[in-house]
Amino acid sequence: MHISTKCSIAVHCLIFIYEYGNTTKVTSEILSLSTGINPVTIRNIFSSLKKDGIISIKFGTGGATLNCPLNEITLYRICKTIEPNFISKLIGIHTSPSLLCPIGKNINNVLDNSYQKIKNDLCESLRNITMENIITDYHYLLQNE
Amino acid sequence: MHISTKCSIAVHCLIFIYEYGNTTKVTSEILSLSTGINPVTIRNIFSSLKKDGIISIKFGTGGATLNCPLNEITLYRICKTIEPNFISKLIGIHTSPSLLCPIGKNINNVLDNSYQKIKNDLCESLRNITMENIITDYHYLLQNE
DNA sequence: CCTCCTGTAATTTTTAGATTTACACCTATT
DNA sequence: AATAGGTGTAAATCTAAAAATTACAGGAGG
Repeated sequence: MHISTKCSIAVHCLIFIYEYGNTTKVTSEILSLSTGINPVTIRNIFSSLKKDGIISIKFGTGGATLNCPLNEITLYRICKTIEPNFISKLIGIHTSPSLLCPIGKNINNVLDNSYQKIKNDLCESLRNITMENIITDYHYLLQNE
Repeated sequence: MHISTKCSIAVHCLIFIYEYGNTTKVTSEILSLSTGINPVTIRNIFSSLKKDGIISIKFGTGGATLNCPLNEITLYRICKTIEPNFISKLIGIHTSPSLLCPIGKNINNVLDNSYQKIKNDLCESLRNITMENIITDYHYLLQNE
């Protein structure tokens, strides 16, 4: 129940594709070396990103390319694509309160009201950050190294 | 890495104390029945809430009472009290990127910038909801049952 | 002094993530 | 048409975090 490391891995890979995609064949093997993550995990993430049209992958021969302008790739979109119901996993609710207790019977609905607000706020927050922002940050860091 | 069920358990217990604390001795055993959660877990949560001054517990003989006005108990405070660094666990980052790769070397800093914004937004969001709001919601639900 | 409760440590169970293994299938190259 | 280097996915295993359980020392009040 959290925003998983898969999201950070995806961002890492997208930066890599943006930076090196023109000059290099970006395979799951290369990204595995760069991220320190198993190539199968990379491929699974890519499978989702591909379905959403964020990247395309040359079948057979291999290699990923960006398929979409950077400013259309928000963190929300990435998270949602990788883990469609990530938002419902964000905040846990205890699952078996007593239905004999007035509070137990209503706790789910009570919390739902507040938690929904929090979830909406978070989504908004995630929508405000795009790969364009992130790559700008990256270039800034590179210059000041 | 998430906002754990401990938070929802704490809220449940606080409602219980508010509603029944005057007329009943609220023990971890009773709350265990109402929440469906192990009494030891309840006691652990209470241990934190007590340190933060949200509740007090009669030693020896038992029973929890509220120690603080409802509108001063925000969800942020509850989460923070129960799990002091919950916020840093909210968003995962892959831990062993290659330092030989310019992206791998910088990914942590790059993400930090964006993730920090998201975390701040979330805290703000959690601060906006108080036990007062939640109890109002609860009473509203009770009426319309 | 006995009963009901808290506080907390230690262990075990459960669950979710992540990794690994395995293999079918695709395509460019020679 | 054979092969080398990719992808796509399923299944099994490993790992780590969360939760439950067990256990027990100690306080307060009848």
